[in-house]
Amino acid sequence: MANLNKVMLIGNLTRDPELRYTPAGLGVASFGIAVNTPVGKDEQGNRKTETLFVDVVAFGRQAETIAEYLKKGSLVYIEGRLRYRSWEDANGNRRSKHEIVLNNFQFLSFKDKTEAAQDVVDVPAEDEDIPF
Amino acid sequence: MANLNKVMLIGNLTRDPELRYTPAGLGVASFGIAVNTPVGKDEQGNRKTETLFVDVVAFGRQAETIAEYLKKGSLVYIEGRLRYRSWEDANGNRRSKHEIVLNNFQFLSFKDKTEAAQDVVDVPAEDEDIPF
Amino acid sequence: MANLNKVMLIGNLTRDPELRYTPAGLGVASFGIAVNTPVGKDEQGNRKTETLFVDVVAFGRQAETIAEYLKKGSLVYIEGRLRYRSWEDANGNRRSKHEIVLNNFQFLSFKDKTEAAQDVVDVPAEDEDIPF
Amino acid sequence: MANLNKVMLIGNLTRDPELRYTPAGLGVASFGIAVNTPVGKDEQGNRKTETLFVDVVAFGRQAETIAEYLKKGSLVYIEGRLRYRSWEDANGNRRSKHEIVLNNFQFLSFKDKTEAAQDVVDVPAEDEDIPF
DNA sequence: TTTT
DNA sequence: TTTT
Repeated sequence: MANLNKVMLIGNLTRDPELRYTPAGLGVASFGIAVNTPVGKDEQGNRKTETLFVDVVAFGRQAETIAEYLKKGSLVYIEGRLRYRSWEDANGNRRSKHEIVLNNFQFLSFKDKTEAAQDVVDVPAEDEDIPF
Repeated sequence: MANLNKVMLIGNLTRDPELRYTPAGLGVASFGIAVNTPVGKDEQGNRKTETLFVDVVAFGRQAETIAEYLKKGSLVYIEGRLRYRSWEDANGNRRSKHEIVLNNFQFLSFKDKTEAAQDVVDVPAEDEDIPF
Repeated sequence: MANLNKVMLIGNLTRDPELRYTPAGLGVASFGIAVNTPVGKDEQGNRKTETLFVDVVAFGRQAETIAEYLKKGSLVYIEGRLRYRSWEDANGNRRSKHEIVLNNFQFLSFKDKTEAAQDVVDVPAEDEDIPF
Repeated sequence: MANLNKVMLIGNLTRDPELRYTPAGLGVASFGIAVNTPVGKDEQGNRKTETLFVDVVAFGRQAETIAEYLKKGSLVYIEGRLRYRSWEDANGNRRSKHEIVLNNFQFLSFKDKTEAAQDVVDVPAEDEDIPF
């Protein structure tokens, strides 16, 4: 049965990516992004903007590339799937959240603007084979 | 500046749509959907499935069509944007959630399977006002 | 039955948009866009780029807005469906082509860079008639 | 710079996939798909359908899986990028065409309906690393 | 918890 | 709070 789950965003990192490793040595990068959408005008005719904040998680080589080249404020294109996780926190409270599991991305700005940096990073993301 | 925010899902309604109206008479439909994604296998080789639960909100004529023709269990294609809302609840607690604001949709199953029903409903969604 | 047909592109106009009207008074804008994609490296390690050229057709208010604000070279985000048309040309030859029928777009650059221009044009596209 | 080129289709194969191999041993599968889109009604109120025909090319393991499990008529979800190629044919005529370069796909019907078949094939497509 |  |  069809089970499409696709999210595509362009936005700015709200914090520096955080890179950690699983016991098995798989890189996991987490960061937040903010996506601004114009949503018409209010009664006074002022433009309104809606801002989406959402967390993104990336794995493997993509995680490492992101940690190396992106930082708070970077503009990025993100493609992935929306995930919903629920868990019990330290106080025994039921918690849950939505986040994006990254499949593909594209840098739209860089930590620093040198061409050298760009040379290194805009290689196609290849580690699509991470199964989660 | 680019501000892409696009979500595409195929899933089943987790509850009947709820239709209400704004003071200005605009229809607003809310429902939940569940999207199942195969995510590889566990250690024993059993297939694993991840299920996304997310709420969807639709407006205007789309809201009314959805309330009329979809119900719990219906399979539907959803296109929209991801939105993050935060508010203060009745107890003064800060709350927030992610949800989908619907732009387009397509019925993939129907309340009942008569062709008549299909005849009525697969009219192009509201925003496809281009006549061809 | 599901019948998804969705195309999303970011590229530059290859020529000024051409605006004409149907007998019924509906605006129709045509233009071409070029989309560059990095596709790895050649044997000498030089980066390779693949360029997609494709025609786009827009209707109604979107056609008029595009004709007014976009020109050759403009960077634009395009969303629509892929269409395949075949016809007989003046010499009786069977001809056919693929093109994009526009649903939504977003200016990523402007005819001139004044804020005033931007003020006018980044109104939501025609089919986003839901006010929030 | 942003260079989005994304196509998502659901349609039926118009012919059996053809599998060949490059000198380097890379599998290449070609097939056509037809995508039906409802496009409103004609003057007599009859529903109109537009059919997109487009060729798709897949590489590597995906090519082999497609050749094994899909055939003429199969329903499939296709994700990839639009490509435009031009070449000179045997008669020295300039020719060109648009086609989809596959990135991801999902079977929506099968050569035969046994669960066993489904068991084999709905593994996530992993060979995303083919650079063209 | 938030970016431009 | 959850669908197939």
